[in-house]
Amino acid sequence: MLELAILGFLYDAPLHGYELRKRITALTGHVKPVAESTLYPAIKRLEKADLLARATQPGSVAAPRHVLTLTETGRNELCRRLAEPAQRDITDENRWFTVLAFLRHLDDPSAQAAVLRRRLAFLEEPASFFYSGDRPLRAEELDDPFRRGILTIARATSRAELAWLRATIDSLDAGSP
Amino acid sequence: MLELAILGFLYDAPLHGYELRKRITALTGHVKPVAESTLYPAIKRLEKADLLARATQPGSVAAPRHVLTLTETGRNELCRRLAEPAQRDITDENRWFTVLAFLRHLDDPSAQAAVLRRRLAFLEEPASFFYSGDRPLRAEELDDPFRRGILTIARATSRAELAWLRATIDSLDAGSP
DNA sequence: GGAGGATACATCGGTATCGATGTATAGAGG
DNA sequence: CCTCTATACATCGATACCGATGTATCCTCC
Repeated sequence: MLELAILGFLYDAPLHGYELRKRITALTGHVKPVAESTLYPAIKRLEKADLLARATQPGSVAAPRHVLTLTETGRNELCRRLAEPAQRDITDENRWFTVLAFLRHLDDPSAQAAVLRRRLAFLEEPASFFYSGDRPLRAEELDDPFRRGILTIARATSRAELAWLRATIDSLDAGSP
Repeated sequence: MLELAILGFLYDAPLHGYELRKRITALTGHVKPVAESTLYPAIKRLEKADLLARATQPGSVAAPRHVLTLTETGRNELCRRLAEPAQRDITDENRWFTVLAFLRHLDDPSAQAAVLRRRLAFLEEPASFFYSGDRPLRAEELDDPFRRGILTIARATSRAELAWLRATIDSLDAGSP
């Protein structure tokens, strides 16, 4: 996830680690903060895998900046991860939002639509947080007000997202018939 | 998170690991699956910390079941974690839903309301995923349809949750004036 | 001129989690 | 009879992440 965000931000422009951190914090930080000690090792991993290159730029301010640039391999890898996200990236909202944030970098509208369809399929299958046997329970069937809250909120999210997904898939299909 | 779920389920009734796993999978598994190799070490951790006790029940089916029971310490610890969740548990929806799923185990309505108020405060502060300088951007200001989607969905969730939070806090306050 | 904060990177220990794999038994189905 | 699946637990190595801490510079404000 973090790696996807790094690759995604660097796709637009070369950045140094600190700036990257600020952007990632703005994107997902209010929900799930990222520690510096997570970011820098992640950058190293990606560098080691040759997905990004580091150019030391000394003197400008304080400690010497390491300006990070996406390599050709890195750009391909980003597209691959966007086009073929793991199932986790589809189901977990945190991860899914990160995919969405960079999905525009896939240049093929039908590939974008395919990713949205996977999320659509996930949201369309009947699922709940609570079951009676195998049957998903509805909010109204629960005594516990807090568990009812979970279902109420999840349902609202699901409705809004389904509407958005269907509309966006339609317009992507219309754009490239 | 996982630990909270384990403690929460055991609060109701003693269970063995496998049953625990099925319940956790039902609760959060469609969004974020839990591997067995994560669950069993977690159980061991909790046992080592004396939060739960294990009673081997041989012969019933297949491998001998280890029936897990919450200790007095474990029950207190669950309540402590529910009453004083980490900030992460408030901001991250996955974690927050787990807190909500077991919040009924706090017997004090005003303590329950206090937890809901923390979430309320988090949702009320202006935040976005995208900024222009320091100003949070609205969905309408974005070109990227996918990023617009993120904001659209987040806004719908936020609205539904705010309404539910306010109503529930009111009714908790009314119940214990 | 000195304190404090922002910038910018880094390391280290600890731990949570995952994926793969293993071991056993019971029951269903062919 | 044999295979497959479900039940039930366990280990192991790899890795991702966190929290604490460290280093160094520059700028601002008092």
